[in-house]
Amino acid sequence: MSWRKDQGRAERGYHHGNLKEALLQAALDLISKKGPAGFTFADAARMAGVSPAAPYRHFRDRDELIASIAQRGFEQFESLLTQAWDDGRPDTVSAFERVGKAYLAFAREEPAFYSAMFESGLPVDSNPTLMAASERAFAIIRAAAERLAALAPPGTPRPPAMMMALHIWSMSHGVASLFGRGDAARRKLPMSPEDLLEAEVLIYLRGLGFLTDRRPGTAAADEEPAGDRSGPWGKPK
Amino acid sequence: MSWRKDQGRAERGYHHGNLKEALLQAALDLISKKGPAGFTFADAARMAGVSPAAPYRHFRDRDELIASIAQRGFEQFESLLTQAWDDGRPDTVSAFERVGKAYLAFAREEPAFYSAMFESGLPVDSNPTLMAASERAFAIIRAAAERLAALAPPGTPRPPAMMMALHIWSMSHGVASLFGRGDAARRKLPMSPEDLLEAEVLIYLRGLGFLTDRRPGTAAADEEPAGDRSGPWGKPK
DNA sequence: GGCTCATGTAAAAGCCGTTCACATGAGCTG
DNA sequence: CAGCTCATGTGAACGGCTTTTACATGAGCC
Repeated sequence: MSWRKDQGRAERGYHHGNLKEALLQAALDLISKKGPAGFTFADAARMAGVSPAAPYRHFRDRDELIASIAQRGFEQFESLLTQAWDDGRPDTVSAFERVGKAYLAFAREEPAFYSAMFESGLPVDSNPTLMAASERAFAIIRAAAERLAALAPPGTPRPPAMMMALHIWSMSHGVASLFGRGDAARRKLPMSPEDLLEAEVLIYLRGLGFLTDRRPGTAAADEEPAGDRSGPWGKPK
Repeated sequence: MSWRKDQGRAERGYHHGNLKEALLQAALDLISKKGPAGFTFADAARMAGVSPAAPYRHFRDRDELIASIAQRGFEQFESLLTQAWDDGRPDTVSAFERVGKAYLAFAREEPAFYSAMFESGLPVDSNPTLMAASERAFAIIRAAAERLAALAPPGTPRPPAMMMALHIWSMSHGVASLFGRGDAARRKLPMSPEDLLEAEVLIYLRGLGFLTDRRPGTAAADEEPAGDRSGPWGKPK
């Protein structure tokens, strides 16, 4: 497949050459501009310069296009989370927080993907490959939670790693859904979503017995120094 | 065309009599069945037994109908949260948890309202009365957080009450969005959303220094006995 | 050159949202 | 009761969207 359609606007004839990709790109543009509901199949076709029927050669219907985008979104998401987790370096706790922030960054910087993945209303469980991609992404969070659970200080009740992972996921998702969208700017906040989530995760981790600041009386030792932060909301009075 | 609408009602003629209410009801039905995207204005009109143009006498357009539903949703939501909070009785911490559960219960039992409120994609800030209703509901959570902050044990760093309220909101919303929907059953969970959220909130509260179990070594005193629970995930090993 | 099949088009059916001119009749006024 | 008025409902129409169907094109292969 060597379409001579290299950027240089070689006028395409009857065949587009790379319509599927062009449609996915167009859909991404449109979704990020008008939301997954406002996006129309016909618009994407128009943007790609083909007739409204052409997309049906590449996607069974509109939903399948959105599912394809969600699929890609989960793949990029997984890659981003993997990178953020960085196998727990330099220390488990801070890597864990980084994962939460990566979640927010994704929601903010890739609103189209995020919408397709979480807000398009398409049933995740009806599409096995989509569900698998979703689970691969979640597996990163789960793996991080396993590591965290392994070094939780003794003497503190703690939930199974799976539950911890779900907790982190729900916090991240809650903050991202309510406050973390770049374009829509739905609700006003007296702080950044990042700070909000960071504080939330830190308090949660402290509830599990992890050292997240250095105040006397809450002493415990992480495997490595976790810095000198005392929480993003300032000192207690 | 004189099918009288409901229960043994006298023959309705040209005028419906209570179309606005009938449309809201029909829309609720349809949204809970097919989601806010699948709901159509024409369907609601059909269900109410009027022509497709009739709804425009009561709502400027489709979005305004959805906004009306969201509005009502926030009002019911506020009422439910108020009831759950019960002014902090019998003790602040358990009342606080009850609020989280009420959030979940609402998402599960009123999926149509919940969808209209949070998943319909309509801009909250464009409608002042809608935003006001939303803020009134959030004010309940905020008030609860204020009370909680007032009796947080000293010696523990803690965020402003507003931030605590946002934390609780994001946890509840995250769990509800990801796992808490009754009809759609999007994702499988090894536990109930209620248990998941309860554990999450308890760990968070412990991170703030609140007594949420009676294990030695984490002693602190709430204003009142908080029961003998050791956390919903069982004993630590 | 000629075949074949993936990939495009045009046309059409059926739906929806929305608007507009018009019809109806409920409630008021006298 | 007669008559007026206005909120409320109707029917028809426009444009746009999704999806299907029959047909056109041309790229790759013998």
